[in-house]
Amino acid sequence: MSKPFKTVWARDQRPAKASPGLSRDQIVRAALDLLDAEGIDGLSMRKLGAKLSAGATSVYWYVANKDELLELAYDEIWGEMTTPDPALVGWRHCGSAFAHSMRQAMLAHPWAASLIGRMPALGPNALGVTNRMREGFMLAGFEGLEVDYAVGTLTAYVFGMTIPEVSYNAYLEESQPDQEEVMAAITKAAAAYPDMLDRIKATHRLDPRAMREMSFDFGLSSVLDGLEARLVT
Amino acid sequence: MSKPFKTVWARDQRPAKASPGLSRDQIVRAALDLLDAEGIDGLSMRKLGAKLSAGATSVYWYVANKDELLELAYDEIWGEMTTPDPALVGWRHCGSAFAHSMRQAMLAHPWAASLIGRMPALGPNALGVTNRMREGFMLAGFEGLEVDYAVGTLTAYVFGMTIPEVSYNAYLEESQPDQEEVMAAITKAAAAYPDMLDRIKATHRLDPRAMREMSFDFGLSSVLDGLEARLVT
DNA sequence: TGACACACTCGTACAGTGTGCGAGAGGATT
DNA sequence: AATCCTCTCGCACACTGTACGAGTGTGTCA
Repeated sequence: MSKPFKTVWARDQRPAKASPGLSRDQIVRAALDLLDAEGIDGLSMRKLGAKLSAGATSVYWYVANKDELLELAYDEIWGEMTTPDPALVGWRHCGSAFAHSMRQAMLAHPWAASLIGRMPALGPNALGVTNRMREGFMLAGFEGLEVDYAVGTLTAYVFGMTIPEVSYNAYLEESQPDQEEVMAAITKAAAAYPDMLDRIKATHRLDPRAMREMSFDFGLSSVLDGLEARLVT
Repeated sequence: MSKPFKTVWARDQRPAKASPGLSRDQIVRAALDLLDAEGIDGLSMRKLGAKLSAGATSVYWYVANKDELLELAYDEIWGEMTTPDPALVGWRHCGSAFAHSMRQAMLAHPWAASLIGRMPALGPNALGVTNRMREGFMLAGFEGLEVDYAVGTLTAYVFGMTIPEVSYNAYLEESQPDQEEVMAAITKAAAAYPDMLDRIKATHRLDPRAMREMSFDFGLSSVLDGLEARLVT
């Protein structure tokens, strides 16, 4: 009845002879190239094989299935996040730096945003980042379960905020919609809520990039303040 | 160069003659059935056609493509969220009720969690909920852009927290993994972080359901406190 | 009554997907 | 020389979303 726990990180790697053609590293790099260039749908096993000048199914010797490959690629992105030592910079700065770098990583690799939260983050990079955050919150004064709750709250905020941003960017890029039409559609849909509509129209001319950043910082400050409030009791 | 803004809510519906066989409502209901029963991968146009005792491609008369159908189904889920009138219960209670009901809706319809944030929420139900939240935060004392920032912060937290929960549940259900093996895998992966590992092992025997709820409430209180802190200046 | 238009249905086809299987190549070991 | 292990890959299967166009039934107007 009970099946095995399937994740790359649980299996020990293939013996890894002296690179007879393909290798796991090489495959992951190629996959990252494809993902960055063409997005999550741009990665197919056939294309990957072609990029490596290999047969489509050769990859399956090094990786159990496509999901495992994605786990591997995903963890590379966690490696791009920066978590300064909280003992040096303080827990707030550490959390803030993590949040911003996580957002940046997702914006730089939109495909990773579609994996986050949906895929176990048990790779070495992900664990390292998580551990750093735990250190930070322990230093802040959290104890026991609350350390993990705090980490969870912060990361939940970051990618809850970032996922929609990334997919909106993706949408804008793939099908550049006519701005007039977008406004017309929104006007029609939200006709019943004039105040909301006013706000949307008012912000419509502002720089969307700066807007998003302000919005992110507003929420981030709130979350950090809220966590800090949990300490003073 | 610029393409049209594609969303169901921008198009006007089909004339809708007196139900000659199929109808959009009927289709959406059938789609919801399939989604609830088999998840996001369980919905294919062929299966949907079969469920309606119709040809696979007949649905395309009522709906431009699968994405539109999902938008329609998605908005139904927003209809399940409850947002009590903030004028009666106060903004904090309103936000809290929204957060809990959003989480419940996602847990009840896991497929919807995989759409959230990725799909424009411009349906009538989604807009209604958003508007209610805006009312709440305006009543709290937020002004201008900050109203929207506050709404964004709260919803980001909720689904940042809920998405991983839902996908972990889905994983548990589809492939009941051996608990011993899971722990073995985690032990191996996190061997370098003994403190983290201790925590995981310690919480391993607790009721996961209750744990998740506590974690959610911890973060929710933090976020609400953090937002409240933005007001007192 | 005949002609035309419209609303709708659906079979077929196309271009893709992940991956199981099994045959085979090439090098190392016995 | 025989055997084994590592690795490659062509083929096939069961799917996917959806474009296209032919066909059906009903309503309207001359």
